[in-house]
Amino acid sequence: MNTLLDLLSQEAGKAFAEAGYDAALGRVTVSNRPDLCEYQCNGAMAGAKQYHKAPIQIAGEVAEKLSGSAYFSEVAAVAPGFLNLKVSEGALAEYLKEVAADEKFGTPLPEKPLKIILDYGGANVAKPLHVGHLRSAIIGEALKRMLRYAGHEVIGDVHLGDWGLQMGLVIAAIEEQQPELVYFDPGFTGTYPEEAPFTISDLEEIYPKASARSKEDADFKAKAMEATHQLQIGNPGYRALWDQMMKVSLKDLKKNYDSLNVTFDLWKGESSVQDRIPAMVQRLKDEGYAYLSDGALVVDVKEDTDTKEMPPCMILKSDGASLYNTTDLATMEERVELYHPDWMVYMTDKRQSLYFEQVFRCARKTGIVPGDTKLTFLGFGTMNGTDGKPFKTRDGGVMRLEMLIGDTRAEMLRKIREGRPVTEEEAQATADIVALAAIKYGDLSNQASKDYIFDIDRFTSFEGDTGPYILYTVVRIKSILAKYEENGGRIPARDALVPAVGEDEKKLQMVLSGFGAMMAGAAQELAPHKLCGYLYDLANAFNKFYHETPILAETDPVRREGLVALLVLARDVLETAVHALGFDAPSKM
RNA sequence: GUGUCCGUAGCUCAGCUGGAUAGAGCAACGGCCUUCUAAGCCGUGGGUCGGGGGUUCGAAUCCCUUCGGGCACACCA
Repeated sequence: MNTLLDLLSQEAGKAFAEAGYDAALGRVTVSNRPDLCEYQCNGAMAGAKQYHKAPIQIAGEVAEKLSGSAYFSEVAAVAPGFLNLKVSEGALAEYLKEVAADEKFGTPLPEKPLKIILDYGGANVAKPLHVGHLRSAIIGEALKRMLRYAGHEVIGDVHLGDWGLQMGLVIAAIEEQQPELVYFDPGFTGTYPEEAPFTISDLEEIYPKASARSKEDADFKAKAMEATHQLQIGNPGYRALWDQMMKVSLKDLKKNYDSLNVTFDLWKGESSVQDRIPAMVQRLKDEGYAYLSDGALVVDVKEDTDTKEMPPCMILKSDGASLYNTTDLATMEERVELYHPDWMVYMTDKRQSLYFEQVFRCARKTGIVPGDTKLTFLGFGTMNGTDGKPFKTRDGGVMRLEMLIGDTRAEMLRKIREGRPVTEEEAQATADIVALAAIKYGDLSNQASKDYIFDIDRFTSFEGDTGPYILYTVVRIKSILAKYEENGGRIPARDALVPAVGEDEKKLQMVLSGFGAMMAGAAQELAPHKLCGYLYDLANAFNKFYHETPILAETDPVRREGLVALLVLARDVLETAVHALGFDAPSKM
């Protein structure tokens, strides 16, 4: 459906046209001077030059045409040429009834939904998730949900790091420790065992040790590289062992992502496209895109307009092995073939920005990705500690994600126990929900591309622009509604909404009426922080309204029902936004 | 060196497709609970938007320049 700003703009545009000016000048925006007006239109100033008239004169003429409008209760032309507008309570309530009845609360849907592939997560097999994976998971999940809500079709792919030297290192280490395993018997012809010879904890211990050792021990590194090669050419024992690593790792990864409310449609990875690499490389050679440079196979991706150095995109290393670029290009090829996406979005650390520019250019140049498929790299900043430096454990190591969540949950639990009296069971359950909201909101309320400071005390606070504050607001609404029903009240129909009487009530209605436009914009711009900003505004508007307006004590039954209907809408919009960000609201806290 | 991002209140951040007096939160100080969750609400103080120039009727926002910081610059991912 149309946004309120669209309707108001149309109305103002009509007035501009009637006065003899371009209707496009009638664009109405939310006022930046709420003390003066609710909405404003700056079209008179924009059109002054074009029509060789003083802006205030244009504004005056338009204001006169607009004075009879049912949409506005006040229209004023103000120097130097602002049109200051107030929406009429009746029109606002009518619009809000439509919002309340709309499945998407007024979100304008695209004429044609886009098919979007969202590449986020980026977990590695045989390695634990650490805080570096947190942002990708949180922001990616929020974007997936927001884009879906905004009417698009989104396929989320975790795109695992499940191939290459990291796997060879683990295989080589296991072979050394347990050479007796059947996986290493070249003459073995039976069925490989169902049970894995290691647990996830074993794997997580093996990898870092093997990785460190390969840097000092050349023999071991050679073994690992050979194992990598054997794996790639299909050594059956290695493949069977790799299958076991995948099985054990995926189970653990899913558990971890589940605890974050993060899910993926595809669990593909670098290994998924190995089969198509030879043909892709051959084509790039045949068609003259790829050439040898210092022994490596590369595609030149410089452009005439470049003012910077642009290294070529490497397709194969000088030893002939594939690398990250190769699997990424092959993955793009596969995605285009299987899904014909309109848009592919990559979410990784922003340090990979140059890398993705090279790959995107290469994909375009070589026709792997058609020209009308949009490619976006969304790089996120580093998560820093309160000292402003990259987040570390107390002893300086990389912090595991589980640890971070555990710490946050413990802090949340402490605060909940300190607060209202609750049973231990309730406290535990609430802490789970609120801690996740604290972490996610703390991350998402910052612009994704910027570095941000993870401050557990601030994020878990119930005061200020935090997840807990947002959830508390939802809980307050739920609490009144519960009491209303306990007292025999029935939740009214959506169109029971009534025109606002007080200022705070009108303000709440205005904020609610802006949900759809905000949601569509935040999704399109891939900007969860805008959704957070809205959520905070809405929570503030509600809390102020709540403080000023008795609801259950309202004696006029029509108005009381109207207020309850407003509460229901506020709750639903808040919860919709919370879900779109990837967390939930409890019913009590 | 080249490129890129950032610099807004003591701290953490919004605002950046140009609009009126630059906004929040935290911290500090002061008010409001016999009444729907005070984990709330209201108020006070706090700023040469890093500096300088330019474009414009109008610049935190656009352009140039300069200082300070982060990051990246082919055989890792």
